[in-house]
Formats: sequence, structure tokens, C-alpha cells
Amino acid sequence: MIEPKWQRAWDAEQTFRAFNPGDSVPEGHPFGTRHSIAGKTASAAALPPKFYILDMFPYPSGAGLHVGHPEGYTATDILARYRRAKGFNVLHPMGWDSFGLPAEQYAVKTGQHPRVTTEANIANFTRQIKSLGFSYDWTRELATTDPGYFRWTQWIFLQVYHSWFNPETNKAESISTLKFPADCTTEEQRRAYRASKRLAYVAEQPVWWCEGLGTVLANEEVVDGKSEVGGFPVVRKPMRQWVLRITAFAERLLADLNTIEWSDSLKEMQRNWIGRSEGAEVDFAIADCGLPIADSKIRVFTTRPDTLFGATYLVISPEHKLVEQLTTTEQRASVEAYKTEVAKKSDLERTELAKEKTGVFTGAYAINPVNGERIPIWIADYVLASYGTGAIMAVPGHDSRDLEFSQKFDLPVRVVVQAPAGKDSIGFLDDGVAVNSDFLNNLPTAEAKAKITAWLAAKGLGKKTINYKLRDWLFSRQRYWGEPFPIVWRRDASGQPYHEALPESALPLLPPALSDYKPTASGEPPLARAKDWVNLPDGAVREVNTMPQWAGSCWYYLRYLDAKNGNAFVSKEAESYWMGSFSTLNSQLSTQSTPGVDLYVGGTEHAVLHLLYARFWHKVLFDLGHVSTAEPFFKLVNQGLILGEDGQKMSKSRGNVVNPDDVLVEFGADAFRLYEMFMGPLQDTKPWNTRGVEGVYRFLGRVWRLFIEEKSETAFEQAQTVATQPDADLLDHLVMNGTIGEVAATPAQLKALHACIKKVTEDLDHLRFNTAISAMMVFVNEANGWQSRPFSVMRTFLQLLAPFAPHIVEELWSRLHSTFGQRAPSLTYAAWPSYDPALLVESEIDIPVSVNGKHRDVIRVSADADNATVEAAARCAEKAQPFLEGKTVRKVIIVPKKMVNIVVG
RNA sequence: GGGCACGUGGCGGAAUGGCAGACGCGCUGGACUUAGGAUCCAGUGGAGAAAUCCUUGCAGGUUCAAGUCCUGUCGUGCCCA
Repeated sequence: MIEPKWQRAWDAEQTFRAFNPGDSVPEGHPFGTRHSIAGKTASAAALPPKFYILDMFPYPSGAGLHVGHPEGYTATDILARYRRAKGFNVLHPMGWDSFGLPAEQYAVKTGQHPRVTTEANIANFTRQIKSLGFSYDWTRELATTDPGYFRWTQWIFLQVYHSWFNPETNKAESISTLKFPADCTTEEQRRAYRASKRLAYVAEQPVWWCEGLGTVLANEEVVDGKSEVGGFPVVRKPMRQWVLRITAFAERLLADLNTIEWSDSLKEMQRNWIGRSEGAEVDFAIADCGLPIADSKIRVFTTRPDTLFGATYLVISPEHKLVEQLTTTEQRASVEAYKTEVAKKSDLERTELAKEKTGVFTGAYAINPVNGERIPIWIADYVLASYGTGAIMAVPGHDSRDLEFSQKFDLPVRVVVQAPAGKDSIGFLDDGVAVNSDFLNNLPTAEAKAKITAWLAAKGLGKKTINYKLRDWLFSRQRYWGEPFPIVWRRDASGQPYHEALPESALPLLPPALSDYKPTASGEPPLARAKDWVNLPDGAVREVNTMPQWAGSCWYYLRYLDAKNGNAFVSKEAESYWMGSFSTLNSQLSTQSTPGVDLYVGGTEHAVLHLLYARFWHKVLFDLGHVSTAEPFFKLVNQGLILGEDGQKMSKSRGNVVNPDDVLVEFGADAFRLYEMFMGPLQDTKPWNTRGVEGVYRFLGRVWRLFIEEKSETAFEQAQTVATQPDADLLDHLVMNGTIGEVAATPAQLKALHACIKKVTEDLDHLRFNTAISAMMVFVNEANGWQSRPFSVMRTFLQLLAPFAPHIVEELWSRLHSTFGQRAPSLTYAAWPSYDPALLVESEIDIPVSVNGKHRDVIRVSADADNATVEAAARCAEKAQPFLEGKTVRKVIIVPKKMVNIVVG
């Protein structure tokens, strides 16, 4: 009853609305009152420092919220409320990542438009989230499926499309700054040249093709080489796809990790994903054996050019473009058979899961450039076409995969790196000393690398190269429920197709209405079914792929800044206020705002892809001058997973899923929030325990009874039982606890309060919610024993609890003030209490006494006692005597106010 | 196989190198009560009657002092191969 009452009050007042520069603040809004701008237009200078605290927005699934979602949301909500009380202008928004596969699959099955499903799910999520009392500014709510939103997703795609990466400036620039090479003279050539340089380009990329279903499948739809639906075989097949040139930004994505406050493990994951490795490209000539390409070369990438003398064969990927020409007549059949086999496997199966190496000899030979040796060329699936040059030199002596392969196929192994004494040189992977390597002999690995690289470069046989594991971003999907590309295809004079961007005025480009959401029989995406939509009157044909779900989530944090803007994805003023560097105004505040999103909280499942893609788009927007920071998220925290009561991951099949709705019915939102935070550190994985909820529920009960007379509580409950429906008037039965009065606080009471203020404040600054709550429990346990409870002390305590349990505190706060004839000020914008260190000082302190490091006794001394006094007291400590008798004191260590250690011999 | 993180009561978890186990759950006893699965009070790492001894996965090391720092080892989790 209390919770809906206050949720309605917050809604009516728009308590948590964040104001942009230029907004007019309504008369009487508590934020305006606090900062003296009520009834005025808020200029950036008049607004207090900003604090942007962001949750990863959810995909509104049909299953509704589970207890994992609100963990992060509760943490951010507590911090948002805390920051408001500290005087910041807090931006704390929520929205929906609403494009996605489940709604589309449901549409395929039932014919129901995904928008209908999506809207119903959003309504359910909204209800659930609102019932938890989170202080979101709902005026900024957004959904990626809203045309007013994806219009700008499409617009940003056009910015990417119209840009190229200039290696000289190391930045994205407008395609108009791209200079054409001299031999680009015709319009067709220039168009093709630009197309080859754009940040959004078209390429043939391997995708899962399922003949049985006549469609392309996503990775997660393929299980054990078969389609998840129907169990039909699938193969990898190259298809025309849109790709974004994220690899051009690899170096900056790597370097700028050093400018942001993310956990080390998260940064490490991003670094691993980008996978920078320094090495060399080396050209191997193909030995003349009657093949038509005797003058061609095979270029390999290696991180260990120093082992070149140990290369005893080459391996190229089965998809390598020279395979066809290299294969001899005798080997053709086995090579073809192998290629068919490999086409069924994913990259993961080929590299990580492969227990046994497979491969086939092509029949061809290459020449090792350092020693002229003829070495065989094999194809094997452990070499991927997409990494490096799609070919490697195999050094079985010093590479574990090459070693395995050579053992299986009986290929020669040569040691070229000497392992330190005691270790076997065969299979030695670390740095050592070069041997059997002619002019590299006796050089340590690092020097050998440098020397051979220089040697290769001088001879024109190779060069130093930096390679990244990061691939360009495959950006098109063969789906209905995603953003259509604002792109059309035309044909030039010679009949060659080319792509062209739609003008901005054509946005938003809406998907066509369909009655059937399946891909077409010929394997084209569902959009191809809408012939009227696809074929334009002037003969142009629309792109029928759609964007991936990542597109909408790549920039949503920017749209929140100015969610209703119809003229721009975000206004300059809003962007620079919320994302820009902190202002020097209001410098009296100890904690400054940071550039970008001040705090971003979400699960680890997005540690790589979402965060990398969003950083990439942000950098493009930054280069093009649309945003003012190079990085979007300054500080990022991953909340830990919440497991089921059985300690297992929550899942429907295990039947251990906890539904927040059920917990709310029994214990209420405040207890739920409090428990989510009390379970343990935010970042840790921890199991749910319903008994624990009862614990914090009892705590809230104790808080309630500190303030409310127990007899009136009983009267209220009886009236409630009689009442036919919940009625807020019943709350009038409640009477304030008579122990609370406007009396002076005793030193002990002040000390309890100020110790609590100190602990809660410091813990909130470090995201230590669990210990903050325990500090409040300590306070309540103590206040429970007080005969007289001063109004001022109890009032301040409520402020500390308010961010955690806002509903019950609002109720107590308003009752407390009205009981003492005061009008309750806004709890949300009441200034956060500060503590007085002087009140925490003890006149006498307990100091532990150890003998030889073992704890023996505790002495009580005056807090300002000097070392000599403390030592004298320690030597007399009763329980220490048996350990001192008959011994010589060699040394006495005194850490002032901490401890005494007597060393005896 | 490599990298990173983490191992503390029956459980979740606290501890700037300085009294290990805060706070909560559970458990034990008591009070109040028609009732207690409400509330309040007391106790609760292990052994022991007690003094006292033992105790932070295991084995070493540094230090006056180690859950905390270092080395090795075992186990768990995550990421990468």
C-alpha cells in the first residue's frame, strides 16, 4: 500500500526528471527549489554538475524480468538517489533494446506482427521495473524499434557509410576528402574506388546456409552442424554482406582503454579480442612442378619469423584463393573431399574444439626463402582464411599445433630454438636462443626476430607486420525485425550493380508490412517478399538485409541525452553538457563529474561485442565532430551473476528461477532492493536465498517500529483486514512512536549516527552496498535500545536509508515531520548529511597487546597516551604476565592507537 | 595448454600488514503469548571443566606481526587457444 502510494507521488511530481540546459524548470519542482532555478530556464551555467548513471537496457523478452536484472538496476538507482542528494544533476534513464529474434520467430510461427509482441513485452517490463520504485526519468524512455529512434540509427549508418579511414590522420573523415588515384578516371572506377574505402562496405563473407530450410542461420541457430529447427545439415557459404571497417580503429580501441576506468579483467578481454600481434609477413615462392602458377608466391603471417629455418612445410587454409591452382591432378579428389568436409565446421570447431588435426597434401611445393629448401604445401582447417594471410609456415619444432599436425602426418621436425637447460627443445614455445639457423645462430629470440625481419625486408621477401585478430564487423542480417538499410542498388551502363545511399530526408525508412515473415524460398531475406517496397519506380532496388541488434544498442546512451529531438540524434548543447568534460562551476562539490557516461553498469555477457561496437561508433562520431569525447563510458562495472538457491545458474529447465513479482508480493520492493544489495559485493557471482530476504525484511520491520507505535500498527492491521480494498486513508491509524522527541542527542547517540553517516557515505562512493547496509543495521540495533530518540538523529538516519528503501522512508519521513508540525521537505533533494569526525573521537581506546606476535590481552588507555605510557600499561597487562615472566624483553613495537607487540627472548 | 580472478564458520559474507569471523541467515536457550513460522533478550568457528590450545584450501618464505605480501601446489570460476 505504501509503495504504490509513493510511486504515484513521484510520477505526479516528475520527481526524477533530469533537466537539460535550456529546459524550463517548473515552479515548485524540488530539484529547482534545491538549486534555486525553479520556474526559470536552466542555463548550463546555472545547473549543478551532471552525473550520468546508466544501466544496460534490457531486451524485453516474453519471460519478463528475473532477479538478475534488478541487481544492477538497484545499484544504479541507489547511486542515482545518493548523487541527487549530494547535489548533482543526475541523468538516470531506461529504455528498450527491442529489436531481436524471439519476437520475429514468434511472428514466423503465428503471423503476429513483431511490433505487437514487442509492445506487450515492453508494457510488462515497464510494470515490473516501475514496481521496484526505480528513479528513472521516464520522459526520456526510448525503444530501438521506435521509428523516431531507428531513424537516427539509420542516420548514423549513413555517417559511417559516407566516411573513410584516413591512415595519415588516423581518423574517420568524410568520403569527399578521399583522393582518387591517377588511373581512376571514369565515374564507374571512382565509384568503385570509393566503395572499396568506405567504413561501410560490401563483401563476400561466409555465413551458415541451410539447404533444408532454404535460409541463412545465425551462429546460435546452428547446433552440432545441424539447424536447431528441423535438424537439417548446414554449410558455410560465402554471401554478399555489409561489413563495417572496425579493424581500422583497432589500434585506437586498444590504446584508449588506458584512458578509462574499467576493471582490468574487462580491459584484458577487450585486448584479447582485438588480439594485436607483431610479426612478419614472408613470401614463399612456389616450386616449379609443372603447375600453371610457378611464378606466384604464397604470403604467410608469422609471429615467430626467427624460426624460419625450422619451417618444414606450409599450411594454407582450405578457402585460400590459390588452392585450386596449387592442387595437382593426383591430389585433386582428396582436396575436394576435404574442402566439402571443412565447409560444415565453424571456426570454433576448426580451432578450439578440434581434438585431432586434419589436412590434405596439395601435391605442390614451396621454396623456403632462407635456405632454398623444397617444402610441401598442405591445406588444413586449423588455418583460417580470415586470420593473417590465410597461410602459415609450419614450424613443428616450436608451435604446438604444427607439432601435432606433423606427428599425425609424419612431417619432419627441426629444432631451431634452444630451450634452457632441463627443458626439451622440441615443442619449446617460449623465447630461447636460435640454433640450426645459419646467420641467426646464438641470437636470443628477440634479436633473431629483428635480424631476420631486416634481412627479409632488404631482400624484398617480407616485412614487419602488425596483425589483429579483430575482424571487420559483419553488419547485415537476413531478418525482418531490424533496421532496414537506407541503401538502394542500381546498375551502371555496363550492367554492374552498385549501391547508393538514400538521402537523409528519406529517413526513417520503415520496414514493409508483410503477412509472412519467413525468408523466401530462394534464400533471400524476408524483406524481399515485399516486391512493391523493394522495387522503386526509377528501377532502383532496395537493400533487403537488415541491421543486427547491436546497431540500436551502439548509441542509445546518446539518445537519452535528448530523447525527443526530431532535428538531430542529440543536440550539441545536451551532448556537451552530459558527455563533455566536467565544468569548473560549482567547484565547492568535492566529487567532480567525469567526461562521458559517469558510471555504466551491466552484465559481463556484453564485455566484448556490445562495448567494442559502441566504442567504435562513438569514435567515428567523435572524428566526424558529432560528439565531444573519444570514449563513451568512463567508468564501467559488471554486476555478478545471481544463481538459483541451489547454487546453479538460473534456468527454466532447472526450475530454479526466482521471479521478482513473487518476492514483491511477499516482502515488497524495499526488502527486495535491500536484499539484492545485501547479498554480497555487486561484482560477485552469488546464490539467491529467500531466507536472506526475510532477514532484511525483519530489519525494515525494526526500522518501522523505531518510528511507529506498535499498538497503532496493530490497529492499522485490523482496519486493513476489515477493509474491502486497499485504502491509503487506513494509514491514518498509525501513530508516531512516543520515544521520538525534540530533545538533544546524547554523545553516544551522535556517535552512533555519525559513524553510520561516515560508513554509508564512504561505502556508496566505492559501490560497497552490502557493508553500507550492515552499518545501518548496527545503528538500528543500537537505536532499538534507546529510551529517548532525538528527532534530529532519527531524521538524519532516514536520509541514509532512503536510497536503499525509498518507499518506507518517504512514508516515515513525511509522518515524522508532520508529527512535529513541520512540512516535510523533498526527501529526494534534501542535502546528504555530512559527518563530524570530532564526534567519533574516543577519549579512551582499547589496544590489543601481543607477546611475540600472539594476541594476549587488551589494555584500555587514554586516546592521547604517549608511547611510554602505553608500553608501561602493556607490560603490566594481566594476561600477558605468564608469557613475560623470566624472559628478557628484546623489543617493544607500538603502533599508535593500534596495537602493542612485546618481543621477548 | 596459456592468461586472469578467487579459495575465510553449517550458509551469504566482513576485515588501510596490527584483537579473524562485522552484519545477516540458520541453530540453541529464555521472555511474552490462546498460539508462534510475530516480536524481544542471551548464546553460537573447533577442542576443552578451565587456564589454554587450534583455526582463513595445502606446503614453504618475508616480517616484531600474514586471511592480506612472495614462491610452489591443489581446487573452483571466467576469458583465450
